[in-house]
Amino acid sequence: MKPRDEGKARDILAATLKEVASVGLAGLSMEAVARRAEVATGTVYIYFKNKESLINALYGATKSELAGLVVDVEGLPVRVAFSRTCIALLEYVAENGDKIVFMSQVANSPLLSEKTKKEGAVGLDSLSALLERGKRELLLKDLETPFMFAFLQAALRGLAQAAPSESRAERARRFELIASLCWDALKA
Amino acid sequence: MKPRDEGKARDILAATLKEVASVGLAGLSMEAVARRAEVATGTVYIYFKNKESLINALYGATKSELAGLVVDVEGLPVRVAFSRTCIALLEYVAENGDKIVFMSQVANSPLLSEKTKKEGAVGLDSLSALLERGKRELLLKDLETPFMFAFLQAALRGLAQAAPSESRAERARRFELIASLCWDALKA
Amino acid sequence: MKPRDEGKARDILAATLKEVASVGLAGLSMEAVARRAEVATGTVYIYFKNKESLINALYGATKSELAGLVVDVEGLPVRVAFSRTCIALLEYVAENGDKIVFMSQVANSPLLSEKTKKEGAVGLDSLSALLERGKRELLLKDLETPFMFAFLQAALRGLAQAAPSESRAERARRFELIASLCWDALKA
Amino acid sequence: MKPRDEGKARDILAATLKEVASVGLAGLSMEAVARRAEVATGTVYIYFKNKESLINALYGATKSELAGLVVDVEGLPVRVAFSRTCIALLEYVAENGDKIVFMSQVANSPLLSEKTKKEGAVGLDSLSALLERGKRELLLKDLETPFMFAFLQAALRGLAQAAPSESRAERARRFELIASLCWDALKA
DNA sequence: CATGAATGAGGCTTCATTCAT
DNA sequence: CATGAATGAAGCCTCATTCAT
Repeated sequence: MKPRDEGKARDILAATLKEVASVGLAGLSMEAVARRAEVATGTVYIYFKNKESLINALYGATKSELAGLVVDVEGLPVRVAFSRTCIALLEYVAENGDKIVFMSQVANSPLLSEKTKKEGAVGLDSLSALLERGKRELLLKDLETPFMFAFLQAALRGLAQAAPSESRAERARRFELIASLCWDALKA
Repeated sequence: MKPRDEGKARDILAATLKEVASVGLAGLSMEAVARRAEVATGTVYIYFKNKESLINALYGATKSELAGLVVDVEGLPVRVAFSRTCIALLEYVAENGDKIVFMSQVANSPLLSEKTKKEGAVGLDSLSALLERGKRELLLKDLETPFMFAFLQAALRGLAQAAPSESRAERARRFELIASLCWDALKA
Repeated sequence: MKPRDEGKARDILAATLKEVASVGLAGLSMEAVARRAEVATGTVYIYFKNKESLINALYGATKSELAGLVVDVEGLPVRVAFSRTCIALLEYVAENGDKIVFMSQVANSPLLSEKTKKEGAVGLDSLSALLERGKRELLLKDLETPFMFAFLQAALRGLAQAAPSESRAERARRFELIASLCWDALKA
Repeated sequence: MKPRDEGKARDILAATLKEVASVGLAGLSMEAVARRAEVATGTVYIYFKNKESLINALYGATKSELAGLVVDVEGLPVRVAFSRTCIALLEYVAENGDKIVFMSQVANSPLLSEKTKKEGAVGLDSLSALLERGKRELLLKDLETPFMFAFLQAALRGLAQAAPSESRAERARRFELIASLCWDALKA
């Protein structure tokens, strides 16, 4: 008996990501996914019930990854935690452009079940916690947290795209800039 | 290929928009567009060469609409023009959710020709002009314009979504808030 | 505009019949049906929503045809009407072997919706009427009508198959024989 | 290809029967058979070469079973032997509805090899013998034996289906009735 | 022998596009 | 111009069969 190779599931998810990046969600075909993952068409259906399932699984996995990037060590000053989180997120977004494209394509698509959409949102509450700490310490404007949250998400997503020629150092400086720009927007 | 009945072309574009909003770009079918526009399938092909054409036409039209919203009357102080533009954009985004969904769905899709993508970008240079005026007057941070541009676009798009229960007045206040938040982010 | 050609629907039904006769219900493919009907695959779906629909439509049409064969002229003696009906049914069964094969294949298949099964049964009540008249006139055994009905259906279906070499006259004689055999079975 | 564990082969045949009863021959899948038999997919292929093999084996086994039901003790009067055989067959059909459904589904399917079809027919000659004895003793009509045979088969198959609410006693009476009805049909 | 993951051909169905009316 | 029936390629998914363990 050949045991179910969980590496294969990852291969398929990775292939899906690349496919969406290259042909868009609208152009995604299970056959292309299989081909890119170097498995037979039917194999995809061993690991994922159907196309919708595959999309949702990838969405969920990516959301979780994002949630892991937030920095909120209690001992750290808000300003520092905030800045580090921004930079971590920017780095992630910059280095995982495919995932971001995928997320934004999927977000407004009926292929994403309501259930998955809900679950995902939960993941990021440590960022909420950080923002609330900032408000309590009167460092941040007294705005509703989800509102600030949305602002950050939008700003970071939009700004991460690097000029492809940019050097490591340039990029680091740019990210610092963005982080302070976001801080300026939200600070009291 | 833009025959007499210009109203029918508009109907078809409008139908396309609603379809994408309801089933996503991935689920868009010419038949559904035709049905929603209350014309025969073949009729769509009289006004638009093919599916790609239809998508590109809608994309172009929407981009143009957006460009028309920027306020940069020479005589107006930067701060005021900036604020008014932000609010105009927010209002547009809030009231044309379908169009925004459409734009973001289409942006990463191979259905959108490179040519159309380029053209679209041109539209918004009066906003660039405004930002540059701000920098010259030392009111804004000395950042690259496309960078500021990206920031604004992302922030506004992400923040426009209203809580559906929100009153007219509440929304107006919220939009003022966002505008000043953006100003804080960019101001020197 | 090309009007919907109802002859085409008949062609498709006929093709379905022949396919089931030649490869069985289990081997029936929509592609083969289309090929035999000399239309494109997609065309079948203009006239029938899907495979199940096609099967059900054919089942319904055939049931109706069968119902039309029953002879029960009020003025006719029961014995005569009975005999004529038997012979008409036998002739039909003999000459429409494909349809009978189809009906029996479909009868125990989940492809046949309960709704269609019900409807079909209604069609044959003129035969029920005839049998009940026979009972009232004390010519037939006092058995429940559905029971007699089932008996006839089974006997006729099983007996119609001709030896392929049989002449017209031989067949006529054989059918008379079967009819009287059935009468013997049911007569008081 | 009939290895040690004969019980497993029987399990698989039984599972096949139930599957056909529940989803029809058209819907039969080897995977479902394996699941119902509680073995792995591959195991089915140890006991049966392929799907066709499995079907044919089940068909053959069932035909043999049927042949074993005929009663023709030389010393018994024809009328009694006939009646007992009818009742035995009816009971079998009533209690093995699944098998009957299976036989009729399979009979017109290309999955059944011609070879198997032939073999099966041989099995029932003790019934033929009984009928011929009846004709020699001038108790039965002088009809061709295969003809009478077909009549009986059809009538019994069609009539066995019990009303599900029927009591043991009611059913026994009904079967007596059918047997005498068949006798009336065939008697001289 | 037994397992069930893997394969890929093939079936059902949809849909962009064409064309006869 | 408008229509919608017709086409057939292509996509999703199933399933008979094989094979590594």
